[in-house]
Amino acid sequence: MAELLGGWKRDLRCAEVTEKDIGKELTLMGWVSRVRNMGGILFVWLRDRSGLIQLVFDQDHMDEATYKLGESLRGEYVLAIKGKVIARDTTAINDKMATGTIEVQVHQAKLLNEAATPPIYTEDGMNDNEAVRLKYRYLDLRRPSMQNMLKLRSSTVNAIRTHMVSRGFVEVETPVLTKSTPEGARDFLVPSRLHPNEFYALPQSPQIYKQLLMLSGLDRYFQFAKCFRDEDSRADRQPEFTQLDLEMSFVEPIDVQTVVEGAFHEVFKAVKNVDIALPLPRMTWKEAMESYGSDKPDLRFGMKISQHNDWAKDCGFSIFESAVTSGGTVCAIKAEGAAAHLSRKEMDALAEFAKTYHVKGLAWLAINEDGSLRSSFAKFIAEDKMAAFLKTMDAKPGDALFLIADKRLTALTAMGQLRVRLGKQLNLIAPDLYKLFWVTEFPLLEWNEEAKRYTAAHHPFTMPMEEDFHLLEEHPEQVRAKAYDLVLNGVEMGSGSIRIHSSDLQEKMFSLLGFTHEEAWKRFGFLLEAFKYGTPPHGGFAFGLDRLMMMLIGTDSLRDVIAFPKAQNASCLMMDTPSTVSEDQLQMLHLKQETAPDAK
RNA sequence: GGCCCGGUAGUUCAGUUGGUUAGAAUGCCAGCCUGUCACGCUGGAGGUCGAGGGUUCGAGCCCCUUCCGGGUCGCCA
Repeated sequence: MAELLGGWKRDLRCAEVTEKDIGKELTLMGWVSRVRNMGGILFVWLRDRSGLIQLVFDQDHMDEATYKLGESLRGEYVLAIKGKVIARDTTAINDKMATGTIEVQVHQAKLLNEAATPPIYTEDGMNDNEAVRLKYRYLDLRRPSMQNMLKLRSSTVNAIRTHMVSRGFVEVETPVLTKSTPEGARDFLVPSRLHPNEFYALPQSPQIYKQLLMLSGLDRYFQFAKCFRDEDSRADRQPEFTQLDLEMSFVEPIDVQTVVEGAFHEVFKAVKNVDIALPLPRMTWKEAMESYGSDKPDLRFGMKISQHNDWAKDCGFSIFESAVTSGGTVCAIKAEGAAAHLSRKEMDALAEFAKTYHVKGLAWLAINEDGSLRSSFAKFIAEDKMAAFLKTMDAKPGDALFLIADKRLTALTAMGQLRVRLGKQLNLIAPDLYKLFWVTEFPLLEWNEEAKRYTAAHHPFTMPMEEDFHLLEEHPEQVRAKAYDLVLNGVEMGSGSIRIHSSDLQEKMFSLLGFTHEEAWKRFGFLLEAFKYGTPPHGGFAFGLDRLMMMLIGTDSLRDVIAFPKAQNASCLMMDTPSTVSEDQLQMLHLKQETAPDAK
């Protein structure tokens, strides 16, 4: 029987009551977390977003009806009480509770609402299946950890916004109903009612708008932008997500990076009380790929990749030799210490893992404590050759070596993945370490084998490095871009670039990407047209707020940092979206022919 | 589109070689208990073993199909 507030007004949130309030009469409201009925006296934990406080229902301090109400309380009932804050007896202090030294002697109570027995726990530490949690997300969000996450997310956004505004940035909202563009991810489309057979697209990013804002003379823009990509999900990839998007005029990469670093510094200071040393370190894309097999290396541990083509070209093992002669590489990493104890089965599992990244195999070698070798490939290699290799690797008893021979980038990438897996498996990653740095000088273009043409590695508006202009015609694949990624603990936090601001260069870029002059104008004409009217040099950046929250919270799943996330297949288990719509709606959107009255 | 893991009480899980009436914990309901704090004690209810088909004297367990959840490769400028 739900009661009305009836003039009652809440004084404080539950855990905002402190020892300073002892002796005061307070009105409190919240959800019943637990009831302990001792048969004559009741203890009730009342909860809200601030935390818990213990209420005492004692017959000596209330009328019979109020006590009866207390006895009827169940989990998640919504309760209002008036009572007196009292100190707990020294023997009754709960030091696991923030408000454990006090409690509230209840005098009056109102049951504001009853609650059905919840299908999931609203407490932390009780595990529920994630699908059930997502279906009842509104209850899942009652967990203290989820409430903390939402509060942390809010203060993170606040810290970033304050930083951006203080640096002279203007916040501008750009449209969500926008234009589908080729290149990039698959678009979510929105059919138009007023324009039969025409569609809006939801933005993958506000890229073009923010460049146009520079042209408009806004100088410094930012926005917390909702972005949408209709691609398959991962633990760290949702179909809709939030980016801090920014763009600046009259700048070089260092200017953009300084602003972004500053924002990260502010956030880590405000949220984690961690001081990130600025300026951040920088690493070229080439070095990242060669030393770590990744354009987003995890620098929290070592285990650098080395290449051994000179040694491998006549090592006697035909697989290694042919990899070298066919222009590939033989690369290796060394896992120090306990790695030699990995069992045959574990080695096989690592090999299977490596193969998912399209290499033909993984060669491994473990040095036992007595110096003897256990290996998948040593038998193919002469003793002195093997000794030379072990010396190069500075391998000691207890170490394990892993080798991959394949096409260069394929081998390095697979090795990079293996490195990260070993880092986790062998516990090489120190907790509470934040390795934040820039990866620079990305390639401008990537060869797309399927389409038989170059595609933009970053996006088609990225400025090539001046030093490489002369390569544009003859060796476009060697051209480096003024593009940079921000990487934190092996996760790409965001990326940015200086943009092309002349229509000549932009048209050239489109032609490198395989568009004819006519196609380029048809698809990006409004942009090429706009560029004619005095575009300043400009560049920017965007980073994923959700991924940043993942790092701050310390979780591997984006679903843990988004209030209402989508499941893996992009559905919402709570609202059951996407869903079918009525025939009328489809007809109005011209997605379905009206059924002729006589057609049956 | 491919590969891998999972689905048994409201919830989290166990379930042996295919064999009697499918178990535990927790939650829920009832009773007892005046200082608990994950209170305790006693009792009780609660199951289409994701769904469909097959093999078998007999299927939670084996086979096929399918649905749902998770991870991942491709994909993600």
